[in-house]
Amino acid sequence: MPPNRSIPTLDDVARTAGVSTATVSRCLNSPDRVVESTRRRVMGAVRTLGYTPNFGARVMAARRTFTIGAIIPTMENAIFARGLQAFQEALHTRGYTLLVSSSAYSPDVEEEQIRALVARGADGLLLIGYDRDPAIYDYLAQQDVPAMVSWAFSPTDHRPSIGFDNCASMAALAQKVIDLGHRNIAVISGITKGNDRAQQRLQGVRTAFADNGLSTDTLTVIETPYEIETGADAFRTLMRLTPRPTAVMCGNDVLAAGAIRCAREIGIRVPEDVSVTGFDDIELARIVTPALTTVHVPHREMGRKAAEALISMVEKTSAGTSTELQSSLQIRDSLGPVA
Amino acid sequence: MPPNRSIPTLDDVARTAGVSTATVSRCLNSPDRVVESTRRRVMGAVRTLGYTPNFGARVMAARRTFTIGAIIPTMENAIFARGLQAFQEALHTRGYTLLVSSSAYSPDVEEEQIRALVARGADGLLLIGYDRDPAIYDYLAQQDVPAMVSWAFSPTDHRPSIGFDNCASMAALAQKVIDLGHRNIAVISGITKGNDRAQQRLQGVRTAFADNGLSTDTLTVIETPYEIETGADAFRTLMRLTPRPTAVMCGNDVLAAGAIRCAREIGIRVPEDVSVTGFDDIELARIVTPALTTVHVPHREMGRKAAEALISMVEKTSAGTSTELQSSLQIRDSLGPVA
DNA sequence: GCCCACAATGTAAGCGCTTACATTGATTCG
DNA sequence: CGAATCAATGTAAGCGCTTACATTGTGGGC
Repeated sequence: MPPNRSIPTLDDVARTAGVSTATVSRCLNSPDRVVESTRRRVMGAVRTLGYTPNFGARVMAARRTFTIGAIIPTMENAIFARGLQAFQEALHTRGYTLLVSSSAYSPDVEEEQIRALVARGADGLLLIGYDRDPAIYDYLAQQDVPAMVSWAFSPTDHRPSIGFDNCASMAALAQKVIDLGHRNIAVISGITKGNDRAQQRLQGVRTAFADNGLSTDTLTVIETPYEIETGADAFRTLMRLTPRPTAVMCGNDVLAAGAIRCAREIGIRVPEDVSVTGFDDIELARIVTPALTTVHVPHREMGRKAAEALISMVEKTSAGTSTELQSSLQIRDSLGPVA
Repeated sequence: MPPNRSIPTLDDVARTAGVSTATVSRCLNSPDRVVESTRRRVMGAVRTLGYTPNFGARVMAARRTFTIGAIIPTMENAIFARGLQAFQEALHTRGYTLLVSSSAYSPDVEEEQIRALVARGADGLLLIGYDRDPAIYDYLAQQDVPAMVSWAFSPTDHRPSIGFDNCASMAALAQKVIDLGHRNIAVISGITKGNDRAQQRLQGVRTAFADNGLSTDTLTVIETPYEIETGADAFRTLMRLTPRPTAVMCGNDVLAAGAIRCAREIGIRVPEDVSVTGFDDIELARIVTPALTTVHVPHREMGRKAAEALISMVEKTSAGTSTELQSSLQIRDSLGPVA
């Protein structure tokens, strides 16, 4: 297997610049340790040869990659895209590169992706939510790869994390719904297995019920993947119930968008006949008719702060902190008083 | 800088399994070349040690990464997410990993990302659209990294690509609009600079005009970034024109969603007062009220086929083919006859 | 003028892995 | 029964880079 002779190496640069490989390397990595004149010569050689350092080799020699990995459940929900964009921007200004993969909400796939990213030399990892096999955390610790949990914040979990309290946020929204007189409330939840955010949101509704002395026996819950179609299907099912719920709280905006679309299709008025709420406050929430009452999550801030915290962990300037962000209710037209 | 002694290497595995490093390597990479009994012993050692191959080292030795890079304009538009998901799935079944970065529609950032991905050893690259500095293509050729152009198909460009004809698709949609009697048509286009898809779509409208013996002098065009807000702003501007356009064709569904939202806000009825069309047929198109007439693009098929074509280029089983996919009109409620 | 400190650069030892080639030992066949 | 064959495994040479340490050359202080 003859290597492609046309790809220049550090050696080639050193030779054409008439210096040693060490000097070239220094030029590239700590320019101030090389005198102006040689530096210029070296940089010239780099340019004329079109040299690009070989990443693998550099990683191996330097034991650092300046790469951060992120595993998100899906790229198809704008919620992660938003935060990730901010995350990437923050990383970029600090000289790091982001690698993203998605797990399709499957714990097994996620584990595989985590290993792949670590194997690829990720200096640190951004994970979504707490809930995963402890063995994964052990693995990460053993490999000495710091990980930051985001999109969730639990006062009881000690792991470095940044996010908001999904349970409390949903409880606040549920309180609002209850205040408007709704008692027959249904929930379209995301799949809770292996998804602490979904669990917490559901729990939030229950908490609000308990706080108001309401029994959760009557609480109808449908669990379904986070998709528009499934949200619509779930809503259709709920509307066939007797008595029909007067409010449907959805685990996220995507499900809620499906619910609202379905309502339109089957001629149910929102919010006159039934109220609908979402969670996340993605753009979709303002686009649907009626506009969605939802929980606003500070994605961009979360992404940015996650980057800073993770970098400080990677660079060992901090042991890893946890930050709780505040979500806020975003009241729009899809929620109204019970008829 | 004392290396973390706890991270096991191939050597460690070889020692605990009582074989040579070559055998361990073979176990991992071509298991059938090792006898069952030793293989089991080695795999046992791998497991007990929690060994993960060092990616950098492997890359360097094997000169292959089994990694494909993709640079997309943005993660915030579902259109790319869809295709990429399919792309990733297809890659995964063939044993490749996907690395994604986004360029925020900036050619400079895109170039930087391309270099970063190549430096990281991407075996191949997925690019969106044709339009970029030729120097980049030269660089890719020099580095011997095959690239596949997607989301666009041009009969006149010889580069390996997979996509659809943006111009013809938009022309077909424009024909429909014209057939419904619209003559005063406005276009909200994406930024055309450095974006051949946006250029082609705009060109498509012009083509349809020409085909119908209409002058494009009266064609109002607003260029704006692909965002909901900017789409809404552009729509507002258009509605102040006299005479007011009877149809607004948008460069993509995101812009169209903004336009429709704006229409609702300022009390203009769609399609009674003005028709609106989109492009892409993302989920948003079915969510807005009224549902959007748009061009359906086979994202998933595109992603899947792009993966197959790119892999065959990487593995040199093919020199790179171009495939044209068919888009189709998706007629919904936002387009009506001229009043 | 000599010695020293110090800045600039060179030398060379790996980093952890793959793989061409060498070695070993069993099996087959004339 | 010995040679040839072949499967299984071992040996060791890099892959391209970083960096500890060695070397060289310069100027300043005495």
